Amino acid sequence: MASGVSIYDVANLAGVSLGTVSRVLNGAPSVGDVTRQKVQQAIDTLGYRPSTIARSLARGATKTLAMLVPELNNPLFGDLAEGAQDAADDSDHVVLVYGINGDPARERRYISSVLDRNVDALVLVGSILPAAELKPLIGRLPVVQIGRQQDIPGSRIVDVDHELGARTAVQHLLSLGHRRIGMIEGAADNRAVEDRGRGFHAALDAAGVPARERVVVRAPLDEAGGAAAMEQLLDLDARFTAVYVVTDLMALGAMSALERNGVSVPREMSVIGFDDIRISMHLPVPLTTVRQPSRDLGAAAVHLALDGIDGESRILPTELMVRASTAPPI
Amino acid sequence: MASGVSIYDVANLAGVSLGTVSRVLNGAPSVGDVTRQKVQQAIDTLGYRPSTIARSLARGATKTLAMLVPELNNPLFGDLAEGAQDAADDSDHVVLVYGINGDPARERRYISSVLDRNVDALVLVGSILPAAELKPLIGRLPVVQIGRQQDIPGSRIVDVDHELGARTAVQHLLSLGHRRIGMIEGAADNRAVEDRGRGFHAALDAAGVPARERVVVRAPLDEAGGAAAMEQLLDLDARFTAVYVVTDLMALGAMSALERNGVSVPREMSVIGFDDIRISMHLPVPLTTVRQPSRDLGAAAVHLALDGIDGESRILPTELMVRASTAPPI
DNA sequence: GTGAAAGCGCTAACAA
DNA sequence: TTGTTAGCGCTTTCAC
Repeated sequence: MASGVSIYDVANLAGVSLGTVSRVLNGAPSVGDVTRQKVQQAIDTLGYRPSTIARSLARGATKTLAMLVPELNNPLFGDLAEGAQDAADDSDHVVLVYGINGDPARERRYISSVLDRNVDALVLVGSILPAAELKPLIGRLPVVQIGRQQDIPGSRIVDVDHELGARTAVQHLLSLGHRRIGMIEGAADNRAVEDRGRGFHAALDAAGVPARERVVVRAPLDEAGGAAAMEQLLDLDARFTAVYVVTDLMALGAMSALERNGVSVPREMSVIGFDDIRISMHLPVPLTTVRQPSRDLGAAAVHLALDGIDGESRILPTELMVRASTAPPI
Repeated sequence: MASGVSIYDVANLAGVSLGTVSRVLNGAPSVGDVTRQKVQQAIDTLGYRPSTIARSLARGATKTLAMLVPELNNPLFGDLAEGAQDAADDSDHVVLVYGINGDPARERRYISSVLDRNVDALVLVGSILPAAELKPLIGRLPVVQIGRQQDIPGSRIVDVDHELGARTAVQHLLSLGHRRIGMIEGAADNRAVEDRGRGFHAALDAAGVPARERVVVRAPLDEAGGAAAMEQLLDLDARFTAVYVVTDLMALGAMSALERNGVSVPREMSVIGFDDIRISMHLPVPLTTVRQPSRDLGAAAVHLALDGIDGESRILPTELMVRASTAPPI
């Protein structure tokens, strides 16, 4: 159906057998030069294109990976996806990207669907399914997680050291002279985000800042969550001079809450985020943040899926991006 | 391979023929109740799942759509993709989303790839290929464009009225009392964006604002483009009090340029955008903008692909979202 | 170096 | 209502 012409037509026109056409298609060495010519000729004149489907069925492999992300309209996951597609492209694979949108039923459905499609590997980003449901996948196909969200023995992992990144962020704040520091933490059941919270406390512990000088609030992982959390923090009247926010999107929300409350960034309040999504450097007050190499993470996931082994993991470095949203306290 | 068990095993266990199993799989009416029971039984105990690939090959249809977008890390396109996946999900289809990233070779490659995969339809968003390359697709499979980017007779179209939306935006500015208004236009070869420019002039013409009172600058369709354009505009010293920017992402850039230059929004300068991407309402100064119903556009594209006819088109309404970035001039 | 034929897992006539 | 048998378009032994 692809275009109506099949390998059979090519064989006919070239006056050879099916097998021979298949051989030149796959670059088999054992084909005579003249034969190869003839076949190629026929392929060109007919405009023949091999059917991926038939090929997949015959071969048992699809050269296709599936990638499940929380949401497609979040630039962070868009970057992961682009990195993955880029890398896949290089090795002649294709990656199917699906947005889960917080619906476990949907994630379940998508997983079934891609399994039925015989994808060669599965890349999970922040899965919201119980680990028990995911475990049976191991062994059937390579599963790589971006972020160590689930405990799945045998899954391959690509990640950054979130706790370390968080510590870097807080140390930056400390080095500017801040001491009373707030944190807007993530309310989701998300390991990466929890580590980012842990790092906050670790850095402050190391600096000898007592727990009572820390003001922490939890909120959903989006702009509105960040904004609401900032309002809460402000209501506490805790006189902190800087706030560390566990994702850039939440930091964006926090900054708008600050603006609404007439608190100037960074003069009266320093804000630091985590992720370095595409817009962060373009905000009215460019956001200081801990950069995750998102595209690289996506690419690494593909590499690990294709060439890695079960249980293998790869940790990529974060980088502190100092911009205008942080400054010494007044 | 899917899980090792094939329709053949089910037939065996149930003690029926291949065909019968296929029939219950496809819900054919002509199957005895007891037989159906037995087969279902066998399916369950074996954990059998039909192979999508084999099915596609046999049926000649894949229940799969492909969607090509400019970039995956742009929330606008993420929304389109989510809308599409949502709608596809409802009719048991699947949509493969690919990011082109401005590389025509890549778009070409992806198109070939999905054709070889026998997708049932193709959704194009802002294709950068010459129309001549796209035309041959019509007739082979349904092609729907989101945005009338290319002249492809027979392509199906989902869009908003960009010019009308632009006029709405400018009228809003006029109604606030602005008269000297700037525009940051898109430098890309993009029809939607051109219409957004046209609407600006139309609205001003209608209001009797002479052309010399309009100050217009062109820039790339991203944050940096918007920022650079705003700097240019400021250098012109044209004493305009409001600026209309053809995309929200560019408007974001423009706002940060304003901030950098100490120009306060909306007090000294009103800013209005177009798109209403997810972050716009969460910016420190929430952006007034013309909302495109992105998810609906994506969904409509899928519906048109599945149930539409060639040449059909569907125009969705825009909506003015008045927020804090616009105010009367001082 | 090349052809013949089986088989990948399924659907869809066609019979019975 | 059910079984049988061609295919779908390709790959891959196994001979020659």
